[in-house]
Amino acid sequence: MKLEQARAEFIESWGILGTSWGISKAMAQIHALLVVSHESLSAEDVMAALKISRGSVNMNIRALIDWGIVEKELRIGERKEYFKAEKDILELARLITVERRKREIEPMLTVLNKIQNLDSKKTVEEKEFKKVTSELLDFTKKANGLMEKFTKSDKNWFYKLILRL
Amino acid sequence: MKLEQARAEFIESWGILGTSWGISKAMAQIHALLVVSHESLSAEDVMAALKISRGSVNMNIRALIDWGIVEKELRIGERKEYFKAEKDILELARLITVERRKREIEPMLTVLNKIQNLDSKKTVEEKEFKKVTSELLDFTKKANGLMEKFTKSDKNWFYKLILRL
DNA sequence: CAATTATTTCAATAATTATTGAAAGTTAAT
DNA sequence: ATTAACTTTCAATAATTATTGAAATAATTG
Repeated sequence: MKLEQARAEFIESWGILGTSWGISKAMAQIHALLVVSHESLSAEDVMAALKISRGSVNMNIRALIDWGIVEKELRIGERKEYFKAEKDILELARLITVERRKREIEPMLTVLNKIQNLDSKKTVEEKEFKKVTSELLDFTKKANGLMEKFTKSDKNWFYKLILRL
Repeated sequence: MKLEQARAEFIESWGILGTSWGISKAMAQIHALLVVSHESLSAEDVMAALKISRGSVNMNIRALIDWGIVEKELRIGERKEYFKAEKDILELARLITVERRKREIEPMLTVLNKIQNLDSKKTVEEKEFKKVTSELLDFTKKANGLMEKFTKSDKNWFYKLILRL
């Protein structure tokens, strides 16, 4: 298989995977492109490689920077900005976990906690509702703890964990 | 807090969470409704409770059944079909993990494996591309293994794991 | 088997989300 | 201070995805 083809397949499937995780195709593809690029790329490079507009490249790269998985690189003597992605997969997983925990787990915990104020003394419905939601709260807390552990531990924690199982 | 309000908040936030996981709002809300409902509901009940059309209820419930997290319930002496959701949160997590592994991890593994056929003897680009993708393959395999373990193990494996950490 | 009741389908439509591109903004060199 | 090089913004537009609702299909009953 040739490099260009392999690269194209990777970018394509990373894009598809992105969309089923609530990430736009362009964002996921830009990220994939940066991950597999040996050198950092300018906005123009990304536009040319993926055939997307300047605006979209700019917005999506900013989002990726916001997620902490892409960085600007300034080259001395050059005005243009270049971008590069985190290439260490474990570190990438860590950064993504940090973000998703913040954006998804925390709001869910807030709602579940709030819901626990339901006065469930009376009906069967109330009791069952409380039972289900408090189980979910418990599970969410545990998942949250696990994610926190993963994001705060040393680089090889995940692999060590795998080995232990 | 009152039951109706708590229930509405839960359904709402479950819906929002769903959309950031690539699941449609209606689908996630129907699921949430079934999870917090004491009794199983008919299509009509769901339509009335969430104000969505018959067609959408039908399609989304079928998708939920397809995911294995909602079941039909036939009541003797009644023509109508009733639906109920899996309420055990661990079991729910297990079923969702099974599906996502099948739909997302496996296609990714296929592509990453295929890409490994790249002949990376020559350029730096080829070598680096291979390095990144093979690391990703390795990570994905390990995550896949972990998910498989989770979905195949006994009910308390997850909690036992948490305790051990 | 005709009437009734419920379910499914799917083309049309609505809603949402992503992308474009031209204009405004910024920065740095001359 | 003007120009040139590049970046950012955002209203308009396109693309995608979800939802509707009416009609077709299927199932049940008298």
